[in-house]
Order: sequence, then C-alpha cells, then structure tokens
Amino acid sequence: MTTLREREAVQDLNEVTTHRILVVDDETSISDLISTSLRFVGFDVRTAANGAQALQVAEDFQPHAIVLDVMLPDLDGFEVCRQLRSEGHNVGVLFLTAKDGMEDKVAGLTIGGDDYMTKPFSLEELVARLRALLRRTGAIETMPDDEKIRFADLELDEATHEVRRAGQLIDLSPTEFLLLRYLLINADRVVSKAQILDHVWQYDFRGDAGIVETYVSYLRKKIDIFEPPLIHTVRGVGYRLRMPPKQ
Amino acid sequence: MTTLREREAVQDLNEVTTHRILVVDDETSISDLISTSLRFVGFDVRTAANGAQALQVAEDFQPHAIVLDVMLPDLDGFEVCRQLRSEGHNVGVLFLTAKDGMEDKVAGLTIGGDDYMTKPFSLEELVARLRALLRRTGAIETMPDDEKIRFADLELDEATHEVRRAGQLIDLSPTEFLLLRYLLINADRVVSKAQILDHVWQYDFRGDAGIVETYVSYLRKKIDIFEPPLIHTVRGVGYRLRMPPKQ
DNA sequence: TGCCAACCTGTGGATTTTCTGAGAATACTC
DNA sequence: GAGTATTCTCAGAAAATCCACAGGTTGGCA
Repeated sequence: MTTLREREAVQDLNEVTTHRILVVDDETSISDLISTSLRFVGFDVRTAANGAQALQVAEDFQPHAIVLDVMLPDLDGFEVCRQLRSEGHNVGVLFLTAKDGMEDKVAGLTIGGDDYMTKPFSLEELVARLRALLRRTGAIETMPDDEKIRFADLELDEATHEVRRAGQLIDLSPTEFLLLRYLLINADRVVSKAQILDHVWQYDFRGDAGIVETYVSYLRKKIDIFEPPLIHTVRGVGYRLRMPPKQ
Repeated sequence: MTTLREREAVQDLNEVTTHRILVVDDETSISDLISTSLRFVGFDVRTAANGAQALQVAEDFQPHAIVLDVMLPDLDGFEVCRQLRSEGHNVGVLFLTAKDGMEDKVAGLTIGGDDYMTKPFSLEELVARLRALLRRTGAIETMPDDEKIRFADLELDEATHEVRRAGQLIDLSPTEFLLLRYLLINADRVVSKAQILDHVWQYDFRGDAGIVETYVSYLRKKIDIFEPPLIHTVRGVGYRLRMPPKQ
C-alpha cells in the first residue's frame, strides 16, 4: 500500500532514526488496522491490548508517541498516560475516543501537545495528526517549513490547511483536502481507488468506490483548471499525480 | 497545545536559560494538568504533593517561581511560603485557592510580586499570570514592549489588558480577551475548537464546544467589523487568525 | 466500426457544520 | 439590592459538504 516514497520522506525528516509508536487498543481489528498503516508509513510499531501491558511495553520500547484508546479493559487511557508521565516518559499521546457522548465527559485531551480523534477516523488523518504530534513534542525537529508538502507548483500546508496552486489560494473541503494530501504523499505513483478509499475515508465507510471518482472530479475542477493538469487517470488501475512529460 | 511559536517566544525571553517552576498540589490530576501545560510552554517543572516535600524540593531545585495550593494535607500554603522566605528563598508565588471565601484572606496575604488564582482556572490564564509574576519578580528581564502581542493591525497588551484594532481601543470581556489571546499566540495556525476549549475555558467546564462558536461570534462583532477580517474559520478543523490573503 | 467497461460529471437530497439571536442564570458594581 | 455585564444554553437559519445515482464520454479491443 503505502509506499517507498512516503517512507523515504519520513526517513528524511528523521535523519535515519525511525520513530517508535506504541498502539494501545483492545479491539484487535482496530489495532491491526492502525499498526499496519503506521508500519507502511515507516514507523516502528508495537502494540498493547490493555493498560498494564501498555505500561510494560512502554518501559522497554521507549516510544516517541502513543496512540491510546481511552476505553481499555483495565486501566483507562488517562491513568495509563498519567503513570507514564509520572515515570518520566515524555511522550506525546494521541487519544482515541468513541463518538458516543463519552466524548464530552472528557476534557483536557489537547493539553501539552497531545491530541485526540474520535472513532471512526480515516487513516490518512491518523497519520497526519500523529506527525503533527511528533513535531509538537519535539520528536521530529522541524525546519520552519517542512509542514508543507509540495509537488510541481502545488503546495499543501498542514499547519494552516492552505493549498496553493501556482501561488494561488485554493479552497478545499475537508475530504478534498485529505484526498489531495494522500495523492501528494504518493506523488508520481499510481494509487488505486480501493487504496484511496481505505486511507482517506473513515474505516467504517460502507459506500462504493464511485465516491472516489466524484471527489477526484471535484479536485480537478479546483486545482486542474490551471495548466498543466496534474491529476491523471490510469485506466483500470487508479490515479496518479504527475508532472507533464517534458519532451 | 501551545505551539512552537510560544516556545520560541519563551526561549527568546529567557535567553537560553529555562525557568524552573515548582508546582505544589496534593490532587494529582490538578498537578499533572498544570505541570504538563507548563512543561509544554517551555518551563522546567518539578512537583510536590505536600508542604514538607515542597520545602525539600525547593531546597535543591531552586525554582524561580512556585505554583502553590493553599490547601495542603500538612502545612498550609502560607506556612510553606513563610518558611521558604525565612530561609532566604526569593521566589514569586502564585497561590491557588478554592472558591470558598478564603479568597479575601489570600488576597491579603499575597505580598510583593505574588499573585493568586481561584480554582478552577483556565490554563491560558495560569500561564499568563505566571509569566507576569516572573516579570515582576525580575526572573525574566523584559524589554519595555514585549508584553504586547501584535498581529496585523491588532494589538493586545498583557500588562494593561488593552486591545486595539487599527489603533482603536476595543472593550472585551474576560473570556473574549483570553480567547483572542490564544488565537494571537497561535496566529496563522489552525486551532481546533477542542484546543480552544481546553486552554481558554476553566478545566472543569462540562459544556460542549458550541460555546466556542458563540464567543468567536462575539469576537468577530468586536474586532472584525474592521476590514479586513482576521478570524477565519477552517471548516471541519477549527479557526485561524490570518492576514488578508496576499492576492 | 461497434461494443463494453471504465470513467467523468451534473443533479439533487440528506446530513453536518457553523453562525447568530434570544433568553435564563449567574456574577459583578455602585 | 437594583442594575449592568457576562456567561452559557439552546434552537433555527444558512451554508457547506457528503454521497448516491444516472446519463454521457472515452478508450481499448474484437
């Protein structure tokens, strides 16, 4: 799925060091989904299925960040977080919360560089948030403008959520933004509609891949009214962001 | 989650030296919340859970300031403070008190550069007060003018609590002021409603993020009646203070 | 050329998000 | 203790977004 290119990009940021991420969730399906995704993107991942195990694994794995479900069979996520911090672990935490009203019982999830997402989420967003978290907590040292992804005269800024083509500001909806981001990260490679669906849409999306065509169409109308067009269809395979062939 | 920008600002003020803050509170949840926040904005933090421990830690940590709950299991906060002073520690103290009428007593007992806040408080305010305290006690040397935060033709003065747009004085309520301050500190980056809620509102606020919309609306009516508007909403993500897009 | 599958894109309704006004509750001020 | 300011909830309106669907278009291939 995701790509040498993306892994190389991560390598650049890390300067050789790979970041260690601990994923804590008791539903194996979720935890598999997440860890597979993160591994593809180049992280070194380990998992735990409950709080006690999480503490244990964290001890000798020394992760740079933790993806932590707040709803665990034994300790809850906050307790895990508290204990880790009190033991001196200086990790950023990306909390996962259910969308069922549990949400508003919990405040303070964005303190200290931490962040949270409600289930279900899209993998693309998970990765983006996790990267942002690593940056904020200093695990990735950043130059002022490596929060921008560029391709040709196209520029996507993660911090401001701005997208520009040839310097001109372009307004995108949230899904359009994620889609473009996914295409950009995989620039020059073909990505299938299934891949796009898996990464950009929430993991519980039950519609069909036709939606991807619709959104590609939206994107084209916004960014490919400029010349030359960058989004190319590879019939029978998928889509590809590509420079015009310089003959 | 407060931002590279803010950390850089702190660094500038400190000229490399990081300020040491001692946090004394017996409720772990509170002391965690505070220390996490302070660490993130660049302070070097240590904690103590009671008076005796506080004295001990202060001895070898030599903090520049102390955040001190007046209600401790052993000694009370004032006693701790008195003993420290008598031992020659010249630290500023930010007292924390419950909202129970004790406030007046506390107010009377704060001398010199000290300050106090009643629980619950907002993290934004805690940090602001602490900075002010450090300035008053001389732990931060200030240039005449760094108590102002500016963005475009907007100017917020921390010392006087005055806000101006295009030179014109604007009257804000306390919450509006904190909100604008938070937006200013994070100027140009997108901040989510959850972040705003976590930082600007008191930590025990149990309402939903809708309140943020309401207050953004208030702010707009006060500062964005001027042209151009500076507060922009990024749909699905949050808000952002932004200069008029360079055409 | 003619056919089929894949792809594109307009339409429109459902859904979600955001904005804002009105009013109740609370806190402050003189 | 009356009057004002502030905070917060709520709900309707407005806007943007999402998504299904369907007819039109394109490209590959027999």
